[in-house]
Amino acid sequence: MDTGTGTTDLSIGQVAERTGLSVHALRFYEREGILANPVRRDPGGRRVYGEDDVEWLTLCIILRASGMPLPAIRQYTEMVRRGDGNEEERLALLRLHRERVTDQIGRLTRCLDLINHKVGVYEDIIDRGAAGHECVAPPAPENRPAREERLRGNGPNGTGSPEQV
Amino acid sequence: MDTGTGTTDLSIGQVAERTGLSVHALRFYEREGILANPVRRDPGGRRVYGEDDVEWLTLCIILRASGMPLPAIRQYTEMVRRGDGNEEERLALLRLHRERVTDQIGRLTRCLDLINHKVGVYEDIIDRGAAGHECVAPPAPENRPAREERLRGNGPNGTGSPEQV
DNA sequence: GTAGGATCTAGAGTCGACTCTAGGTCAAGT
DNA sequence: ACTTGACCTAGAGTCGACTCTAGATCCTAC
Repeated sequence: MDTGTGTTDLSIGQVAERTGLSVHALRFYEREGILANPVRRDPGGRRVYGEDDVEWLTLCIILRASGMPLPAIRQYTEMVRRGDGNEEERLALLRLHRERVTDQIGRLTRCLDLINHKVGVYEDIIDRGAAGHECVAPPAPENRPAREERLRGNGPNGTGSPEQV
Repeated sequence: MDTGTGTTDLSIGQVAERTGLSVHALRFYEREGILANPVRRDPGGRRVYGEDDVEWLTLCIILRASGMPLPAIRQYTEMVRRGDGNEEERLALLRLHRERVTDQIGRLTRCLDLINHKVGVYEDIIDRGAAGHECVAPPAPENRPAREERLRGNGPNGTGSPEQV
């Protein structure tokens, strides 16, 4: 398990297990240039990963999970691969992403407010005895406890980002 | 603009403008059963929407923006279409979605912490004079100011939700 | 009556991020 | 010798949510 590099070697399956990515995804990421250093191979041609790779992948997973697209991750990877001297660039990329994530959290939070509000309305309807209110066939604006409560944020367009969510 | 229904009529283009959805998307949503009441048509066969529809669509946009898939929105729409009596069902669906949104906000927030941390590291590197640190070719764990700072949450697997983000 | 613009339908195409398949290799165990 | 299971490559397929195209229709204004 140790090649003498002083670091533990891992097979693709082991990395998959550790990262939660599938082996397919690992190979795919490699093709996409999402690995900071070229994967080593054993004499049989099989991929050999180090703990370094796992840590790098873990970072990538976090970036992906926060909505960074693969091309951007590739860019970042390339900067890192180029080595010292482009820290400002990397920082710029991270800051931009941070802003996106912050925005997204904001959007989601505004959505959550509305959902909470609606949940509250239904709870009321239900425990004040089953029947009587709410839109039937035509969606009469879904019961109205305070009109200006309905569209905070997300105005015309919903910030344009369905499924960026 | 007024058909005597007491409510303002709108063309598909106008609804598109008001909601930020494209006309294509509006027709698509209709096919997908995402409208609480069947769209009216004018004598020429063109769609006629009311303010009601715009409000319903606005709700749908919010649900979409918070990650609810179209099939779920369709389900909800169908419940509403069926009319009073299924409030518990609707409530259950909304509560489930609320939980998802909350989880997602939590995940994103954890990612944000990490990104912030990394931004901080790069800021340090940069303003303590350009050169010297950080991973060069192999990603030596990306500078290490406190190891346990690196993976809070998102453990093995990153919560399994790339691009659910 | 005719040009322009918005609308209609049905259906094909796109995009991102994987996932899966086919067909083959390799190492370990029996 | 042989089975098993993890691995390999190249490339095709999938999924969700739209977007776009083609070809026709319908009003308005000139």
